[in-house]
Amino acid sequence: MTKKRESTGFLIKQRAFLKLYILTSIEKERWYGMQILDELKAAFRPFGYEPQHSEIYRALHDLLEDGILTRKKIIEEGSRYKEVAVYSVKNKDEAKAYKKLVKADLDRGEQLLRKALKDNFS
Amino acid sequence: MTKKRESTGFLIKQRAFLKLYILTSIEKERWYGMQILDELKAAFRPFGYEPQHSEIYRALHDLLEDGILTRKKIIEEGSRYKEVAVYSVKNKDEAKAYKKLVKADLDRGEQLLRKALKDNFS
DNA sequence: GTATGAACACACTGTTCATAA
DNA sequence: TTATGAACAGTGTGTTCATAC
Repeated sequence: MTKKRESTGFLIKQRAFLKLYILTSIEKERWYGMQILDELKAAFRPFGYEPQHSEIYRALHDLLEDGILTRKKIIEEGSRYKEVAVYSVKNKDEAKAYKKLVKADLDRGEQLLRKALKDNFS
Repeated sequence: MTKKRESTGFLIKQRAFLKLYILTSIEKERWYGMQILDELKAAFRPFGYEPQHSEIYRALHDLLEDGILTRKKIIEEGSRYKEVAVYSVKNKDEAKAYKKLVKADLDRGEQLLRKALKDNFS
């Protein structure tokens, strides 16, 4: 019954990490890919991490396939440029369940890194 | 002058993580692959992470290529089974420099995970 | 130029196979 | 069996290309 496992045992995958952020963004307001990308790039630049646009889209498509999000193509009035793909949460329960899963992996990863710092630098 | 980059911007790679642990193990006493593997497996099992033997060997070989470790093949008296490859630190300065580099990546990763927990669960 | 997406290519790592004692 | 290693295979992700405004 397990779908694709999100964790290989070591640290969380970038994909899952981004899916989590995307879910949180979309829960707040209706957003589309580029917008989220710019947000995240800005947020993580100070940490030396800059997600690529293709990863964002792959994450978005994953969430579609998972049945967690739905997509509508819309001609935004404000934005001068054509169609954007606007996402919203389709299945709140699944979204919540997924986030819970990712949280566990984040917690685990934090412990792993902490342990490594302790074991090797003290 | 930068060799293969150890970090792709996101979290630290398993390889670098293991190389760090290997260096620390070898600094303490003369050890060989399987021994380190068993150690690490035991240490990380509670965290749901179990490194594979091939990754350990790859990490060891990397450290050889980096010029940080040297290897001698030895017939251990105690161990009933033939040759083992025993490693020791060849270049202490490079070892130190490498560990410093990895530490930075661990710190960064911890911040990233912390931020994700904060941003998405609070 | 902005926005979305797919294709391609490579890097990372897990699984399997090989060899030796 | 223990130990080391290489080969193979799958997956994840960065880079590039394609399309539409």
